[in-house]
Amino acid sequence: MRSNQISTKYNPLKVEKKWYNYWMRKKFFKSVPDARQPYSVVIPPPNVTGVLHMGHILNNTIQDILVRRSRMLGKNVCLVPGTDHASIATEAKIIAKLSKEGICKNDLTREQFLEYAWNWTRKYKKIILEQLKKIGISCDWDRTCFTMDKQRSKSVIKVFIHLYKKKMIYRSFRMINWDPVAKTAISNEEVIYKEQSGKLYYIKYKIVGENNYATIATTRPETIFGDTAVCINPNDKKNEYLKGKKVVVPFVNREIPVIEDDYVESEFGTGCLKITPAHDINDYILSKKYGLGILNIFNDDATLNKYGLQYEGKDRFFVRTEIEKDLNALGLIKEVKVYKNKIGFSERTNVPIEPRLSVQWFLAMKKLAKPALEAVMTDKIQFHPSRFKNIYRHWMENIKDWNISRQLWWGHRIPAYFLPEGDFVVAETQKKALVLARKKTGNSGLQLSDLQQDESSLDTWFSSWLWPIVVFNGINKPNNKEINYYYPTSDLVTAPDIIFFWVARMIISGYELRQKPCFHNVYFTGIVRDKLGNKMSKSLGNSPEPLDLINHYGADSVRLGLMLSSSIGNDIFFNEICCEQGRNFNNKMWNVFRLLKGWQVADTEQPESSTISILWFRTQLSLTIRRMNYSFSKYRISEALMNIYKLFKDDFSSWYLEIIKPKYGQSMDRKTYEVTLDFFDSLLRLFHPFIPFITEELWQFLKIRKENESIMFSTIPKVNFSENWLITEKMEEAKEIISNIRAVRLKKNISNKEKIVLQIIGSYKLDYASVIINMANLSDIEMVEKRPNGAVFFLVKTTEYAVAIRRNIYTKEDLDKLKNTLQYYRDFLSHIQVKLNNKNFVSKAPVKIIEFEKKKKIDAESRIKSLEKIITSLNNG
RNA sequence: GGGCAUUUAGCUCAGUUGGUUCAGAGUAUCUGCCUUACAAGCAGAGGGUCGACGGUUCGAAUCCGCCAAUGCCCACCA
Repeated sequence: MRSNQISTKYNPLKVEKKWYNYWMRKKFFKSVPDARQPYSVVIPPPNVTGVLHMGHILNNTIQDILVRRSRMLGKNVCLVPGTDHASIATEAKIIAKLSKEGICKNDLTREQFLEYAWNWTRKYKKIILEQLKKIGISCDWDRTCFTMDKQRSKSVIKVFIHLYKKKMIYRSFRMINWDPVAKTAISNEEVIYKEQSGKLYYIKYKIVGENNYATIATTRPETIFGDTAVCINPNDKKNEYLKGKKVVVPFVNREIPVIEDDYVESEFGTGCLKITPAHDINDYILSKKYGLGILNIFNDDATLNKYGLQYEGKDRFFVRTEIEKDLNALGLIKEVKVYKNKIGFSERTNVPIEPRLSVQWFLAMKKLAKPALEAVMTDKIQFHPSRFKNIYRHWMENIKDWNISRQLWWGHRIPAYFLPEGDFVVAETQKKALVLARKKTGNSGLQLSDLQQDESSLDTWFSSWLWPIVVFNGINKPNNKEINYYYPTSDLVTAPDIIFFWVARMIISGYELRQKPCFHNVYFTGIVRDKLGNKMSKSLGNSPEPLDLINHYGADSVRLGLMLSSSIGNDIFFNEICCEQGRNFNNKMWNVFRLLKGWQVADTEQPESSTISILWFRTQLSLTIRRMNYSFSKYRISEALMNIYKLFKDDFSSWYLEIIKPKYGQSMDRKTYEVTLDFFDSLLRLFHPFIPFITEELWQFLKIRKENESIMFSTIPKVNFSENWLITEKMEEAKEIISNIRAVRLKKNISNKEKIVLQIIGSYKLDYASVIINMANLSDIEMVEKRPNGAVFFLVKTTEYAVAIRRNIYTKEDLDKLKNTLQYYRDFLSHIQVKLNNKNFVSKAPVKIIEFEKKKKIDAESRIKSLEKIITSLNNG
């Protein structure tokens, strides 16, 4: 193959498609338990709400890097893909879609709605899985799961029953967060608090039997219909006049008592608080404490019910503005202040949540949390970066019972069956429920039709929290070979915003259901943001379509670009330029391949410069492998990538290849050629986890490969213990000389093509002359007694040398520069001298450091001497 | 109100055990090159009181304290 017949531009699309198909066809991602060490990862199942965004690309790239590397380290890798039904989020999407078609959820039966939901799910599941494949992710696709497929659903119900039997799941009448748009309860974690600018209304309640008023301060005047008391602090002097009195609620004219409790802060507002037990958690607590009545004034869509009198059927916010007017008309508003407070919004529908009393299902968390907390605090499960431990601990130590029921249709229906008398039984199926019910009631005449299944569904996280177990069918068959082999899984890669929703609960379920951690490491990615720092999301429309990026740059380029700009735990500010950088790099790799393939090989002698650079590069390679191993052990993936990236671009391409490259028309010696191919092979293998496609392509064509061979199953190169530091040091010196000579060429307008002579004053032995001659395009290096005519001098370490050419290129500017350099070294020397004269330094610093300072001193002295000599010489010339 | 994190070149960020890769990378900028692998490239250059102040230390970008700005998490002040 002649190199010039291959395109100079790498075309990723064809290549990526070809190799992904090849890997799939050969079932290279497949994993079955065997004698090797397992390395299992479950991907965070994307929601079937829509297509993937940049966060998914980042997340899945990281996972794929980790698993591909582990595969190449000889482990039995199993990466399990799947999707999440995302109960509330998907249901909201479907309702939105239906409403566009003029269909209202209430017009449909549960079954009809679910049919829509399944169609939706099928559609997006397919798109999502295809997108994942485009990224190059090496999942065992035969294992693809869905949180609501048969096996998973069965597992979820089993777990529910298990926890119910242990009395950890219970049904209770409580104040919960109510989403009035989705018309469902949601958990505390689904409430997002945002600061809002609102008003604080000072409303006068007439004191019974007096011509005086109590003034209460509230942000929610529309709730006065639900007031059952007014509360003051018992030590509040200014409100003492209210003690033991009764006041009248405006409009309703209900008489309510004034009670006293420490909870009220005298300094806030008027120090007088209205108690609305049905719509505020604190008021509810007080009402229970003092035996006050509870009045629910809202319908489930947050319009007022009949207790709202003339406002019945009106929305809460509309009523708020109306009631302000109406109270004003009655002269009952003392004042209205602008007030900022935090209001809870529903994560999904983004409407203010309404605290509401309701019967829901809860999971008791305190006991469950204990082993899960301990596991993370003792690093049995390691968080990367570790600072997330604190966040986790705080949540776990203050954990509240989890409201797991939702008034939604799309999800796992709660397996509770109500009997005609209101009692209920919990069972896996309706048939089993009937058996239980007959037994419980003693009524053998009960029929299936007498049982009414709970209408609610389970929180979507109640299925995803079982993910690492259920993907291996560990609930239905707790002792199957797969779960015993793959569980605990190795790493979890996820975004920190679902640490409570998902990560913490998975750890909890892992200990409860399998008495083991569900994974060993958790890697928290950053959040992908746009240039302005906004989180990239579909709704904001600031996220590029990942497929467009992949089609434009290639998956390897997108992967590379993302990883180069994302350090662990930090948010990444995505800029498409990074994909360009990735593409450019891949193109470089492609061209290295073209170069290698274009060489003519002959049995000639190896040039000295090649011998040297091979030894040098071998050390650099080994050093890089060590650094990468270290970085990976700390999960610093970008750092690992940066190491190999620089090695490839700088050391390998710019130096090594340029040194060994034969001149035009000449052949390369076989020995160097073989070694170079091996180097390239190693580089490809080190790169493979990051950029799987191009590395496979080049690796396959670098040498003749066997049938069924793939770089996927080659090994990560090992550290070479014959690292040679002396060569590295000398090579660095040679590189510096070469760079200096190049700089002189540029400055003095000497063409790179023109061969020049390097002259060295004195008897200094220059190492690696052959490399310098080659790379700086010298015709010769000469040793001279004194300054050659018109040459410019530079210093490298203790060497003094000159670039001498036929023209006079010396100027006053050059001399000034040398003088400045001299001054720099004189200052430097005196600085070291002060340090060495410091008794404290000499007595306290380690010997090694003192020796180093002395060495620096000698070096500086030598440079000063040389510079003085050269400057004198120049002045005389 | 409590907690966590961030602040280093115009921009985006590395910098592990205090000294020996210590002030670094990518990108942008400027200069010169269409050099037989690559212009999606090569070579070279400029650019930073390491947020402020104080402390510990022989020695601080690094450790401690305090302050400032920014971001995130948690929390029932109506």
